[in-house]
Amino acid sequence: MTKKNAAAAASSAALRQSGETLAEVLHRELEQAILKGEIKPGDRLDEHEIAQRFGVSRTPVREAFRLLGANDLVDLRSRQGVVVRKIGINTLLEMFQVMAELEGLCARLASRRMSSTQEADMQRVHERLKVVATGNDVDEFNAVNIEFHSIIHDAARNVYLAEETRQLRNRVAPFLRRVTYKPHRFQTTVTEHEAIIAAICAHDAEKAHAAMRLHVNLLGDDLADFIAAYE
Amino acid sequence: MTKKNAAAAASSAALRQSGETLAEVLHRELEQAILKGEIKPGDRLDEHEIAQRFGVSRTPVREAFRLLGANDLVDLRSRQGVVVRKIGINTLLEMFQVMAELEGLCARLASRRMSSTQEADMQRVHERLKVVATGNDVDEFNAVNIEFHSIIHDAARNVYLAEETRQLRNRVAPFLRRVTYKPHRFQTTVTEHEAIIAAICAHDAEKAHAAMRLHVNLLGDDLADFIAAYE
DNA sequence: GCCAAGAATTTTGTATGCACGATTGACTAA
DNA sequence: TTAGTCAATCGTGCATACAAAATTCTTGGC
Repeated sequence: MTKKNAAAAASSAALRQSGETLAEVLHRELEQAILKGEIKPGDRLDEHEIAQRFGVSRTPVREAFRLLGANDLVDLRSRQGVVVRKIGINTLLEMFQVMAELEGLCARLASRRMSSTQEADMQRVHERLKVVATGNDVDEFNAVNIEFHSIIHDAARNVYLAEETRQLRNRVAPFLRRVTYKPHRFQTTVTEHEAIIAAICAHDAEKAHAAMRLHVNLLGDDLADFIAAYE
Repeated sequence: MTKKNAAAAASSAALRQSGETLAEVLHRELEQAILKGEIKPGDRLDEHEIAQRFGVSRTPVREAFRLLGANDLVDLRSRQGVVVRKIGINTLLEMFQVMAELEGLCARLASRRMSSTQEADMQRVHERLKVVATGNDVDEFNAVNIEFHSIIHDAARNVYLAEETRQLRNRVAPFLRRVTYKPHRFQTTVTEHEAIIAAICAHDAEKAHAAMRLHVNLLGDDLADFIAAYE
């Protein structure tokens, strides 16, 4: 318990927002680390090491692990530690099938419920996406892409659906990241988005549903091809 | 620490299966209690009391709480205890909308992938459902009904989808239970199931999808009516 | 009698220590 | 040399103790 720990404690305290427990802070931080790929699927999380790194005891670390586990980000193997979940290609495809359906439902609802303000936002974000699609910055492209989809999630005006869809996107995100998008993917996405936008703005529910499902399924196919090539 | 605790400790130890942690046991037991309605939405869970009841310390109880929270069965209010989640009618309707989509996807996939063995099972379970539908036993009806849907979930051959759908069903289950089904609901369900079975056996994916969506949505409507009448 | 402030109590959050199970490595025997 | 077993070590699971926050109760003033 010397200088090193004091510094670590300070860092974890700094991350803590008012009224938050340490377990919640750790949950957030670890989740981000996993989503950003700093901790990779298959990695083992050591209670002791993480506790030391953040300058806290093992108790809040354990509780954070349980939270991560319930979100299916890690596997809790009793008495054998926790490992960041490694999703097989089959499960990944299954997840895409579900995500296509959920995103499709979002699009269908959005086509009926989107406000004119949201419609304008959507157009604006799309313009930005077109710009970044000409570049090579994967992170930036992802960020704007997520922004685009978030607008549709919100426009569906179904909080539960939006949250579930968002969570599913998070779960596949670490794997999408590892697929360093080929440049053509950027352009394809833009084109697919345009079909979705057209259908939503025309308030054509079925067409919006179909366009979104296609979009997600195509992405899933690309990912599958990529992974299949490597394993 | 007297006779009472010794008895409680014995009971919790008895519930434990090999290789399971206490937190997991508590998670299971509490989940069941919530799903069965023994603990009602809005109820507050006291760490100390539950620890004493099961004859364990607060540590595994807290971990079980986190697990429940991640499944959205309880609300974890930092420093203010956990309460069994009280779902508003709006959220409930939102959940039904999502469930209709997921169950619909199950039906669609099942219509293409169901084995002849599963088809026979489905028919057999349906016959049993017809029998219990003539009675008044809500619990038995629910059990057979879940069995029916489980066959379709499995037949979809998408493990992730099956698990998500099952989980969603669990989350709405406590509220469905409180709707002491009117007898006519039994019969309506049987009729709706027959439409689903027909579509699946005919391998008509779109019809199966539509029939299942309708089935779930009608149930949601009934539930909404019931709740609206009470609140 | 009511409201407010503060003290006491209750309850959650965190740390630490001990115990048990799992994993690993060494040593023995075939 | 290899397979198997036992011991040592490492890490997780659980309990207890302590700290901090929230709630409740009490008391004093108006």
